[in-house]
Amino acid sequence: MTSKAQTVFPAPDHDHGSCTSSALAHAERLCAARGQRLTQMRRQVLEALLASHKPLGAYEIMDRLGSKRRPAPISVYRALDFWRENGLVHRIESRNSFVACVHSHAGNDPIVFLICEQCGAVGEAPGGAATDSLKASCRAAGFTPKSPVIEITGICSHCRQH
Amino acid sequence: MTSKAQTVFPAPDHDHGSCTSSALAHAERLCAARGQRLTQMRRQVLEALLASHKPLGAYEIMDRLGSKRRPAPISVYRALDFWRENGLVHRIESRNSFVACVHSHAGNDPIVFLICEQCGAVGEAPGGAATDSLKASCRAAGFTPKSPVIEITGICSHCRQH
DNA sequence: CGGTTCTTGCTGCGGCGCAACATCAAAATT
DNA sequence: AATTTTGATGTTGCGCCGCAGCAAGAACCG
Repeated sequence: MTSKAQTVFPAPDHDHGSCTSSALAHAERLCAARGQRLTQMRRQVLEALLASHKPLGAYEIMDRLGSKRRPAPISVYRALDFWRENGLVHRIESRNSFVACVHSHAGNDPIVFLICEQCGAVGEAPGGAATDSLKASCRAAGFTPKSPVIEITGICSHCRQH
Repeated sequence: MTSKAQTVFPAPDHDHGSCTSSALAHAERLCAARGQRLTQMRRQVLEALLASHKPLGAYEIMDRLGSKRRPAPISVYRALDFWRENGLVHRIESRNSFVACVHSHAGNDPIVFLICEQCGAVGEAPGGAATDSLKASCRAAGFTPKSPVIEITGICSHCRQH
């Protein structure tokens, strides 16, 4: 254990504030660099995801946008689309939910999601060698791959040690 | 190409009748062996999936159960659960849909779904070497995997050659 | 300032997925 | 054969998911 494990699954007692604010800073830089607007709505949606550190459904996010009155679902979806296009949020297909992403991913490399059945946390592991063998499988089938989605359910390190 | 490719993506002009009936025969044998009932409902749901050879949503399946009156969604879901538990139907997470499966999978080995964006067909490729490297990634993260879901979107061999 | 572009709000809708309960049929038991 | 037990289906109802289409407002640009 587990500097590696720590990277993939943040310890339950890690410094949440700093990891959130650094992610937000990253988002700000990225928007500035790409000339995109970091609006109130978008910021709040991202903050909600960062604060939970777990996948949230769109409607769950709605409920957590503390301020003012509850926005319409569509607003949340649009903000989520925005972040997904910019690579800061990923969709967990098998859960119909979304997670904030901290890493910077190389291009369209596949991302491996490790989803803990117990605590619901989601870690992102490097695709690494799996990428190559998957590409090989695709080639053998005459298939031209686009974006692979790899989601693995199981038990994370923190839940495992009770 | 392409005996291999043929296996993964059935050619558009393959003998559909025989592949359907052999899959049904397999289902019958399996139910008999396990002492489970192959009811009308279950048979019809499986037939609908086999006939389409593409992933279908639960409500789409409902509409294709020709006979009698349209069953309730829950009935279809129950039949789908039944087949999934028995390994004859898989759920495509990224599509909220289901496909009939012909292969026999070894235990809980991962299955790689190749989903064609154009024609909607779904092929199943062997996980092969990717399995090992994914397991390695899990181990490195202190994660105990259960059932990996791998879904890759792209263009299948038949659509590629126009 | 006026026009373009981007973002958000509003209304509405259809698919998805299942819980809870009642009913009915098949299988097992006496 | 009658009864009990088990399993499958039907019925009702509900909440979440995801977005289309349109209108209104805010930010940017010449």
